Amino acid sequence: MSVLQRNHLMIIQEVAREGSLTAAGARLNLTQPALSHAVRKIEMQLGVKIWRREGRSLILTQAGQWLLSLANRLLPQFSLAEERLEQFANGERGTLRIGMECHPCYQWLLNVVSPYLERWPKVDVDVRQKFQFGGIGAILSNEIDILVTPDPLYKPGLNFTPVFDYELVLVVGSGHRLYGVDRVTPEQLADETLITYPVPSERLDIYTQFLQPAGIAPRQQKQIETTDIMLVMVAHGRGVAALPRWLVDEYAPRFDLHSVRLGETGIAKQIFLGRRETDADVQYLTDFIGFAADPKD
Amino acid sequence: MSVLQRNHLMIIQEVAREGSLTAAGARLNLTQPALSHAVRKIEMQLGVKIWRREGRSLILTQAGQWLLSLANRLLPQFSLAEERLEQFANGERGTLRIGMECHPCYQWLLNVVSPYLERWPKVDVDVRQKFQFGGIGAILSNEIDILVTPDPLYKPGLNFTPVFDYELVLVVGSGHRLYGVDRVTPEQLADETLITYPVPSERLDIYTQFLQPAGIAPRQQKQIETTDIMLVMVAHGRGVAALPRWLVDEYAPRFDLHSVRLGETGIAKQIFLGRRETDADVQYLTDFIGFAADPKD
DNA sequence: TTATAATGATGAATATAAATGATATTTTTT
DNA sequence: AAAAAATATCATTTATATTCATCATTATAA
Repeated sequence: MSVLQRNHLMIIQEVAREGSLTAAGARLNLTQPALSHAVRKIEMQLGVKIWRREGRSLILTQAGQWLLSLANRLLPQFSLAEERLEQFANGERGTLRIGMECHPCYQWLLNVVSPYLERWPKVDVDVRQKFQFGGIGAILSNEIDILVTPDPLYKPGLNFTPVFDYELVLVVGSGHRLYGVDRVTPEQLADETLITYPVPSERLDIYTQFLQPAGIAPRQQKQIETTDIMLVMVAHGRGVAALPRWLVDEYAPRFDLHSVRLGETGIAKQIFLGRRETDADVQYLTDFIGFAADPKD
Repeated sequence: MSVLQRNHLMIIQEVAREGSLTAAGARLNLTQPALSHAVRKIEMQLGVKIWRREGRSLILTQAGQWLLSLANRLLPQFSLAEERLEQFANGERGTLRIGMECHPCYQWLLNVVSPYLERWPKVDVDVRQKFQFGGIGAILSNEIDILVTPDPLYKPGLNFTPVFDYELVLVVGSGHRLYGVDRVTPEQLADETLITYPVPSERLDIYTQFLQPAGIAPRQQKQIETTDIMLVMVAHGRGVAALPRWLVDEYAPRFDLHSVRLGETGIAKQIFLGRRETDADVQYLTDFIGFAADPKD
């Protein structure tokens, strides 16, 4: 079927470069008879004269010259491919597909990804946020490689690592009646407008861990995609929101915001990174978790 | 050394397309065990996981996907190369390098080359006119494939075919004193200005076969490269020239020229095409000589 | 020119790699 | 649970490459 092989191109190229079978053989780690046979067989199989023998030197025919230019074009691509494969093998190259099940973590993620990209110049990072069968489904079906989530679901084949703790607090703007207050009860939110990310309320801790146990619902709920806008809204008194304390602290100097503890003890949260156990030996993946657990900046 | 082979790419591509080893095997004319082995060996040699086994189907890993895109890029080039080689083998493709040792023949050559290019769409024609070691040297050293010459030099390894006969005549313009004359003697040219191509006089038949035998030299000699200009000069009475009769006939309607026989019997010439005997089986080359000997237009 | 060193060609022997058939194992379907 | 379909594995055969030893040819130097 297919007769033209990579070796053939290598032989054509090397013989042309060195001008002799013996020299070309040395470079290809072959003996001279091996090349002599190979050369004959190539011509036989391709059905074309590739070399003209003048004295004891081989000179390319037209077909041979054409093949040489082909070789010069294709062979570097093979070499490059092998380099790349080695990088894949060493876990130096790949795409790290991160799935996010934690909206405010986006901010935090950026701080981890930046130094990571420096460290792994050949690794690309891709962040995804929507999964048909949930984050766990996405990681099990190989849709993503790492899952950032506050809800580890211990399943065989999966592996979760806690990367940071934070407290979920209520954010209020400067003109708000709760501004300056230390802690808040569920009842105090009954008359508020609550701003949240656009996800079902059973995935929002402010509901599951604070309001619902007390049987309270806020007067109104607004859904906003991005954290920045959400905080601008809060700063201008259009509502209150539940966010990580570190996030509020980060924005406070710009927007004049205030954090209020939710209940007596506050709501403590933890973020986990999940990955497949089969990826245990993928360097760039393991290393990402290292970066996440212990940020370098 | 080099592990990534064309087969490997073919297997990766075919397995990805068919989704099963059995089906891919059928398309590659291999049995299923052969592929099963091959697949394992490829991964082993490359040192990278290329497929993930889910149930009994093989799914490409990142490295595998990368290899697949490589395969899609490189494999067509191999196929194309093999097509081209077949054309080389069948003598359908190549460059026909024609060497010219006969200035006025350029006109004639164009009439042969046009239909020839139609017939052999994949053959390129290249015409050369200057050779360091003469036309014979050029053809022997593979610098050209066909030599157009009035002087066949029978050498072992070379093969000459006469392609057309013509008479070398003297051309004069309408106001010239020889206009309308039937034949001319060498003595009658002693007072003329002779226009020739810029080559040594020993390569001009008007000298070697007409003037020198009679010990005559023209009053003046002018050298001009192109036939058109030469004839314009002749038409305007700036001199006379020795050219093939058919060439003069071709220009006569435009320039009002007259041909005069050189001597009693005229100078008969013949043009030959020379080629190497080793090229006897190169179809497109043999065919060119056919076209030249028996023009189709 | 002749001797000499270097190179290519050739054939038999060997080593390596690839493909096969039979069969076991796994996964999917019913 | 049984049947069907696919893959994996093994021993064997077949095909392909490589080498060694040797000869023939060609270039180089004496």
